Amino acid sequence: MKKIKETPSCLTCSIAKTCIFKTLPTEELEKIEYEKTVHFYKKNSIIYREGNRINGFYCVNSGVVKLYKTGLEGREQIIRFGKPGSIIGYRSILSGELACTTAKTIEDTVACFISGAKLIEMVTKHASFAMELMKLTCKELGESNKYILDIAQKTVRERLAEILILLIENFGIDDDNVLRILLTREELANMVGTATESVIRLLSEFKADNVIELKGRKIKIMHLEQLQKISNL
Amino acid sequence: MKKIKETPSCLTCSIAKTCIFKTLPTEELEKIEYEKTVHFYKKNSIIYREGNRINGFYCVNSGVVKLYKTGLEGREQIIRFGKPGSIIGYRSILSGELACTTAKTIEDTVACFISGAKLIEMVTKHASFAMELMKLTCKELGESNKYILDIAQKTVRERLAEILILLIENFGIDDDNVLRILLTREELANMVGTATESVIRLLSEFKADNVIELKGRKIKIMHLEQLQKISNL
DNA sequence: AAAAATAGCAGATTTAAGTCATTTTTTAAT
DNA sequence: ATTAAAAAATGACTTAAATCTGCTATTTTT
Repeated sequence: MKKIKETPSCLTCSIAKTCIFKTLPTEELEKIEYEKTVHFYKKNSIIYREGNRINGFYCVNSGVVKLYKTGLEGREQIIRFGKPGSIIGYRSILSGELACTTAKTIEDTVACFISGAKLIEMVTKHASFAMELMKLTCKELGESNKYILDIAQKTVRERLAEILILLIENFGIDDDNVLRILLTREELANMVGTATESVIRLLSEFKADNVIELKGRKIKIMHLEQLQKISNL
Repeated sequence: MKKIKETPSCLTCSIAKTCIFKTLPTEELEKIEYEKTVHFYKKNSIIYREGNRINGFYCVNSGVVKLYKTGLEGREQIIRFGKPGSIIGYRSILSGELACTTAKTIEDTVACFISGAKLIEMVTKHASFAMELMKLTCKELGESNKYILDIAQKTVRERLAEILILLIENFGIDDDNVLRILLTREELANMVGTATESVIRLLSEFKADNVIELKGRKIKIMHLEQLQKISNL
């Protein structure tokens, strides 16, 4: 099942309700369409690195990107994911800082690059866009703050259950209740903020308790309410 | 040393360079001046609670406010502080969510309340204000993400040292190198995300190593570079 | 200034979770 | 399909940090 590399159009792409550009008038979208550059990334490619000065942001068209910070011993801490419709790298543009995360694809990904100047122009020209962008940022901030509480006060077991729930909310499950994203145990550990071995052990426990089923990287959700109970949400 | 309760003026107050209103034209400031309501809070007063729907935000004029989330067993996790010039409660206005933290004064505090409608009006009317607000939000987001990494990967010892450094950067030290904010050990623990006893023990260790000196809640910084070394920053 | 309440401190014990080492399984590449 | 490489699983051991307890010193309130 090979996919053809097709340049996405802003006009069709922006139909998605989740997209930040939804309030922009068509003529503005056409300008973006003209100005943007489309990039094709293979799995495990780095889009930008923590500490880079990036002069624009990316809108993910297809694929999945993990955004992570790197700790002292090189251990990754995954902050969030970018999926189709997400924008990434915008924070550093707006704050005037360097990128605070590394963006790495975990699937083949297509992302459109739009310059920081254009972003600022859109914020300035279209108040509704500015509002949408703020809403997005403030939601992210709320999520980050929530996670600070969790990581500070919850057990690894509770956090792992919560992360699984967040992944379900974010990526969904298929007809067979299998999570629609494949992550390594290490990546899960890097989200939870724990050791890979701990994730492996806990997933096995969840499986033993019939909360989930495991087949390679596929995680099948057997009892969501049980997961919620464990997560102490 | 009693202070007279004096209604602050936006025009003098906004002189501070850190203030979000710095780019607004005088006539807009005058309107805010007219519309705002000034509130006087005693120490340990709650301005708003996590989960509240607040229909405006507060600009701290004097005093200090701690913003915290409450965990399962009622343990507080301090997310940040509001000090003169800071705005608090704006996140939930912009994201359209409920307040994600509780705001409680830790000193007698004066704060000005401005309606959410006014905030949105300012964002819509003044692009430069929108940019400033985004910059602020994005900086906060960067800080929160940084703290997720720290709390996930650093030891309590490292985090405590880092928190002390952050407090120095935020509140400064006086001529005698004493930190210009007084926090209980419990509040420090609620920032670090650890048990009060651990903070007590570690502060004692820092003192034994001549990094700091303690007198009640006063923390005197003896060797900042040593603290930085411990924090692994 | 005295009393009551709260905060700070230290030792002993427990425990959750990390680390290390080894084997088995899965995934990716030729 | 076969092999190589990476990831997953499991067991043994270690350790950082939490909890519990009792005691002392500071704040705060009256």
